[in-house]
Amino acid sequence: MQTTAQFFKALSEEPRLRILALLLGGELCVCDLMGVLQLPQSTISRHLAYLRNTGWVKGRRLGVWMYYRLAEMETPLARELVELLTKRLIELPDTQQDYASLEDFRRTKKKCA
Amino acid sequence: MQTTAQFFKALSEEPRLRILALLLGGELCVCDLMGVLQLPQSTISRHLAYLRNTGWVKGRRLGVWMYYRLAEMETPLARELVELLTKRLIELPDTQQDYASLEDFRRTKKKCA
DNA sequence: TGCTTTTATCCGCCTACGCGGATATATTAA
DNA sequence: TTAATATATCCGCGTAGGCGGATAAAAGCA
Repeated sequence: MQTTAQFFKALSEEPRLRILALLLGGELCVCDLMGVLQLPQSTISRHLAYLRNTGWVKGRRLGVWMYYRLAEMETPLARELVELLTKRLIELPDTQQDYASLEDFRRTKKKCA
Repeated sequence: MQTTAQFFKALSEEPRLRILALLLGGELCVCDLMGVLQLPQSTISRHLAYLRNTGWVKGRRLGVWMYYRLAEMETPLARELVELLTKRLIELPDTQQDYASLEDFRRTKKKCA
């Protein structure tokens, strides 16, 4: 139960919820997230560490870049919650906005991949 | 999005998650919750206030007692989350334990109802 | 009108964790 | 080996919110 509460706590801060919403769409590197969220790199990395420690995401290194993606969920509750977020979180205007920013960022970015 | 994060934050503390799990089974008064959670009355009331303020529960007064129940959820995300919790939270051992305690408490309680 | 019961709120204390600049580490290229 | 880039971690600071005892408010009863 403590574990379950901890699991939900990961969703309880706006930057983390936005990061997760973006990762529902697939793997992203830290600089992609910086480009979209417009937050300092240390802030992004800190939230990613939190999500890693609570079992929400996994990172893999590709050269200089760290790519993050959703982890495979361990429990039915977690798996169905991801389904739910995929269906309902993504339709929120704020999320749509972030996805649009991601498109923009990817089209115009010079460095970072 | 801020709102959504706030909504999840309600689930991010163990006592609140236990209270919600119990309320999924129907209306309860504060003293029922005290009987099950074995926490000081001020702690229970504080968490109930938090759940009230974040739109999770509603209370109604019946004489001296306040009965709390889940509120009607406003968004699809919230409604489906409640469905999910009803299915998956209730099957957790800790929740089962709390439901058993509730049974016991109700069978043996002298006052408080 | 008190007295009791139930619940809500107040209070001071304390920890978790948010923030973002500064620094350390890892990897690659020159 | 030095430099550049991407990321992680460290640091000090500030606030939200946890805790539970004490007190206040609401309701019913004698």
